[in-house]
Amino acid sequence: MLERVNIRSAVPVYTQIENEVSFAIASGKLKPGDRLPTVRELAERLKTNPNTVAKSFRDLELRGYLNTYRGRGIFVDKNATERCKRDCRRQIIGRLYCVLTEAKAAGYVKKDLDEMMKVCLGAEGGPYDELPADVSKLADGR
Amino acid sequence: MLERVNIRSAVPVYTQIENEVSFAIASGKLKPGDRLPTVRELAERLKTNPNTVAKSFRDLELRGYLNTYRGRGIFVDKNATERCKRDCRRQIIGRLYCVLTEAKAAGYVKKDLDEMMKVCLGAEGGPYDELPADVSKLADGR
Amino acid sequence: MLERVNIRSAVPVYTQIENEVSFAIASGKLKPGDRLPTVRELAERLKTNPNTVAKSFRDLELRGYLNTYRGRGIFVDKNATERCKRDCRRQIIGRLYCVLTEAKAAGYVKKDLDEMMKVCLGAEGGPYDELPADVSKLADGR
Amino acid sequence: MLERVNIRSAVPVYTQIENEVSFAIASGKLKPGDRLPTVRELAERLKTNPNTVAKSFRDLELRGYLNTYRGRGIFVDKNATERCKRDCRRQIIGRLYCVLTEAKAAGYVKKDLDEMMKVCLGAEGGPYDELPADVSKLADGR
DNA sequence: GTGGTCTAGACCACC
DNA sequence: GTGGTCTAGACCACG
Repeated sequence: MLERVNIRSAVPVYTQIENEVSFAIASGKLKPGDRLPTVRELAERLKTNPNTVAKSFRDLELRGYLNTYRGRGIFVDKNATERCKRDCRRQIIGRLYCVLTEAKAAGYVKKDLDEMMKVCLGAEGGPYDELPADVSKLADGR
Repeated sequence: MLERVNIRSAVPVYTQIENEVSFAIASGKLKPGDRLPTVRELAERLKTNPNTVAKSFRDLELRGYLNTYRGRGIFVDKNATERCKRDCRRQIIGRLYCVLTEAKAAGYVKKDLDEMMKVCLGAEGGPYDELPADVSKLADGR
Repeated sequence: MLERVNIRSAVPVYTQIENEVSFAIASGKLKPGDRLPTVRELAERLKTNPNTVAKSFRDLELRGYLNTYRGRGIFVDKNATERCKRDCRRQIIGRLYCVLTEAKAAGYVKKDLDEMMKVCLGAEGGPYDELPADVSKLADGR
Repeated sequence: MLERVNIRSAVPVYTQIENEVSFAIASGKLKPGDRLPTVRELAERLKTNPNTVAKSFRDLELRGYLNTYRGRGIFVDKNATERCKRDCRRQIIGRLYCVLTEAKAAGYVKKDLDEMMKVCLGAEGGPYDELPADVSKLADGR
């Protein structure tokens, strides 16, 4: 987690970081009270600009997931887990809805969508025949 | 089709136009040999700038879906339908895969995803409780 | 000769027609005094706009290759062959020079160019492995 | 390299820029990882509009030669050299083939073509007697 | 300060 | 009347 960032993706780096952190909170990998890496440390690890990391943390604080304690560090908020879970679900449903709506516009019907979904869920770890070489350029994790 | 464009969306206008046209081709609403509206006419209809429409058409020509015949207009390529169908499927699968992968990262399992998908497919025409007010800001059909 | 025109080429239709006629004159297929097809007839044969054919003939007349005799038709000028030969040579050399100059800019040396030229000359009638599927889009017979 | 652009040429400015860049990549003057001048800087140097430069760079990115890193600049793609070399060769052969084919249509035989080629290759730096005054109007390096 | 997007409007080539 | 090219300049997202 937070090991790397895809600098070539269409998704802004700061958004990628925000997503990774909120998914980690929603899934319980990051628990209330946990301390996050420092901005500098994370920036170095991700080979990115400290300003970018700082912006991600600032946004997450605004969303109420993180709290900054000056001089001590940044911590996961006490009530983050539930709120984060709810927000993530909302976000995922929203994006699923968009993809499926466009798919319908392209003429696909429910049966096709079920089949495509199966294809995606089946592709457990790796790339799949029908996936573009560079999936990252498609990602729109906004 | 091609009746309006969402100027407030995060998705560039030219991308929205490109998507609408390719979906129309994939679904058969636009057939090989069909003539598209003129750049100026479409620009007026969508209340957008002719250059923006022109850029969409140029891009679609580069993708091989359209052909320009100087002084006469822009037409759907003879082989567009099959290629467009294949590309659309590829694109949809790619984006589905991204959403589902992130959902897994957020701790959701197959059962959850099936349920969320059902929610989305059920939301036939309109907005859904769990959908953000401005869905368009989430979509970025790239 | 003058059997068809490539409407998908980047070269304007009227230029294609002008080229075909001048090459025919230079090579002797069209001789001084020969009568050309009428504008209407040629337009129908080439499935193009009569205005386009008319413009080609007008241009060729300006270049001194053709003469119009009202009510009788359009004829190859008495001195066209020599002048046309000279002009064609000039044009071909000019375009060869352009291609070769750019090739040098791309890092190719004389030996490479000789080899490529051999490849092209060897490809007598048909398409060649290294030729793009639609050569016509490259043509720049201006 | 990239010092000037011929605004009077029939070749669109953005095409001239694209050609210069791809030739530089093919010949190794621009290497993978190299950073290109900024859009604004190049626009100023060439006395052209930033949008025009931007279009060239966008096109080259679509062709896979360049990558844009937001806020940092535009860089030569890791695998650009080989792909660019291959594409350039293809393009040059295509255009050579076109010129030579038309030359044959004008009645020239292999011997003539060899001689003309020699003329062109011999005209090392400057204009040649048989070259039109404004060569640029002939070139259309598409 | 980087590039991306869009607008507005001029001019040109082609049919 | 069709699209193509270019200019000028505003505004935004990103790092």
